[in-house]
Amino acid sequence: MVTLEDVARQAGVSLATASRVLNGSTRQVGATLRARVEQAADELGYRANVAAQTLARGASNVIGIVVHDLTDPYFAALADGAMRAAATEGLLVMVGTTHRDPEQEIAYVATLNAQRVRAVLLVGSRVADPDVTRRLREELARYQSGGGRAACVGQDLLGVDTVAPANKEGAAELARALAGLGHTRFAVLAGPPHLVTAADRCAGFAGALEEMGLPAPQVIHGPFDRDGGHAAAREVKDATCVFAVNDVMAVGALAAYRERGVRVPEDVSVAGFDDIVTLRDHVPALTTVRLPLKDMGARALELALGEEDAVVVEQVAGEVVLRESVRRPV
Amino acid sequence: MVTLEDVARQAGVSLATASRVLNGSTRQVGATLRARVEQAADELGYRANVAAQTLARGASNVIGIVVHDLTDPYFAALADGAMRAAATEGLLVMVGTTHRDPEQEIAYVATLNAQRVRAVLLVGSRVADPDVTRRLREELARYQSGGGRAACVGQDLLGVDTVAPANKEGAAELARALAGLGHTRFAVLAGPPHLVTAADRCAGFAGALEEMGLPAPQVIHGPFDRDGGHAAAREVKDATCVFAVNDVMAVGALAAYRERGVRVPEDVSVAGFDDIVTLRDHVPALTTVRLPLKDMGARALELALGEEDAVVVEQVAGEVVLRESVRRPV
DNA sequence: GCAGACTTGGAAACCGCTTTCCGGGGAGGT
DNA sequence: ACCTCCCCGGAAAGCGGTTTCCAAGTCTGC
Repeated sequence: MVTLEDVARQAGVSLATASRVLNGSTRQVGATLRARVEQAADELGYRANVAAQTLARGASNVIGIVVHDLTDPYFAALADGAMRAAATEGLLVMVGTTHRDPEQEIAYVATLNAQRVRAVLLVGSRVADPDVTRRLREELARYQSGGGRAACVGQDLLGVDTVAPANKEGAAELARALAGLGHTRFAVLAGPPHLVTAADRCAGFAGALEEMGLPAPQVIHGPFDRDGGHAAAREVKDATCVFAVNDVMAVGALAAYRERGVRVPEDVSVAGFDDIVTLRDHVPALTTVRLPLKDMGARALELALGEEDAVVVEQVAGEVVLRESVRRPV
Repeated sequence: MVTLEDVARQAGVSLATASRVLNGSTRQVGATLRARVEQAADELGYRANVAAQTLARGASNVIGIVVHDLTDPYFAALADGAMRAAATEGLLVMVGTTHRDPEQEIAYVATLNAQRVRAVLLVGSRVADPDVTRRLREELARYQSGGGRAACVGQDLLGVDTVAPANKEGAAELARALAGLGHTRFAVLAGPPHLVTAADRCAGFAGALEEMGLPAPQVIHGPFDRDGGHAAAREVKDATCVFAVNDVMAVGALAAYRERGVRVPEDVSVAGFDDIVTLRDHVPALTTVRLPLKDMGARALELALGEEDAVVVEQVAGEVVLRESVRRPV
């Protein structure tokens, strides 16, 4: 491997000069030497050793993003937004996937801390487990006490900058829209009870129904993914409208209905949450609550990198999008 | 930030001993001192500085993956496969997205080289541009000459270990299957001409038709994404069967037909390529060629990490999956 | 033509950790 | 008892850069 020293020797200058020429410094270097160094570096194919730079400078140019599952388009969109923002700042990205294991999430924060990354982004719903939350907070605090920056997309549970989708409000608005169509008997495919995002959406939906004086929905728990929606849909008793707490579950539910010959929206209405782009061509088109996922990812990075001392929590509103998967009940 | 030295001092041992206890070494440390060091590290909340370790050890534990677009489920699946494999090896992953800019790809290889990552994975179709290919090869060679390992998913153009989907053969087999249904007039939504993956699939398909003595398909070029498929579908003249060179384009085409009131498969058959999982609930279900994307990603990492000196190219066969988006022509 | 302010190049300390090389002490063999 | 041999702890030399501190010019203004 070619080192700076090799370059300096070849150019006949000192290490200091070579460093100043090649790896950005406030100090100027004369044109002659500068040219000599650049030529030498080019001839030798020099590539700076970032580990050494990080060590010497005490700061790296990489950020870490922790998501649950990259193949879930929800996380992919969020991660993509954050990565684009990172790229414009000249930052590299390390991505970790937890596959929904909170322990993994904690472990990743420790690892990213060891990497001395500039910032870490925790993307995805928190779980309602005080012990896990406490340990994650501890690990984050340790990271931050060493100068690390952190932000989170999801719930404001960690004491760090947060981009928080308005899950409750979005779900409530959706409930009002669906009730407005004339539905009165609802079911909620609610996902796992301990997932805060799922719980919030379910609660927001049910709360709005209650406010409107409508009967409480049938709540069916299950996994937060396509198969979870598929399975849960089969347990729906006699609702005219089914709300799945995210789009992929809704798609699973639609598949389940299709298999059973139940027509959507003629026989039952189905709505989701998130407005996943990949699903926009689904038939029937999914009624949902749109979240600006890419922007949220980018915003989270901004917050993490921001100089603010105060912890800022940014609510992001969702927008109800009515599409053909719902209609007024017959 | 707590350093090893702090820990060593607190435990009353030397730096060497603390290092041996905390950061894996072949050498043993006595139980007493070991316990003292561990306690000190725990009390102080020590986290090793990976940059320093990387520098001292001369080897890092991160790998780099370069993909075109994480929000494309094709790349997400590939990346996920590679990341899972990396996790089992205890490796961290840096992900870079090029958004289909070949220059970005080259730049990423340089950057990952600077990071001295253990291996880099180039995921995605090569472009048929000799200049770009040459420069990418140069950058890769430079990286490898410094001990770096590399592998690629796509075409064998870079002189590195490669996992190569059998695009031509898969498309040919698909063509034979569709012809077997009785179709004779085909169109190919062929993607960009310079994208090798797209070109191979198109060529494989057309080649098989020719072998069977069928008329050449109408070939329509355009972007490699959903909107590209959507736009291209509108230019199809009078085919009974349309082959989109990937699934997301096929979905775009299906959407275009739906908008125009053309029924699939009654009026026209549509097939794609890749068998993207996220689309499995699409209506009508998409006929396609299944590629084991996750396995391919994992395999690419294995190849990169493998000790073999010889460059190995592994063909991965696709499997034709007939679903309801095609049927015999009327 | 000279004092003083600016530039510019280089020597060397340092970033935090790994690992080689030594040395001291205990165990085992005779 | 004596001598190896082995085990384990510590000192110190890097790993490849960055940056501070000096010293030697180079320019200015008078």
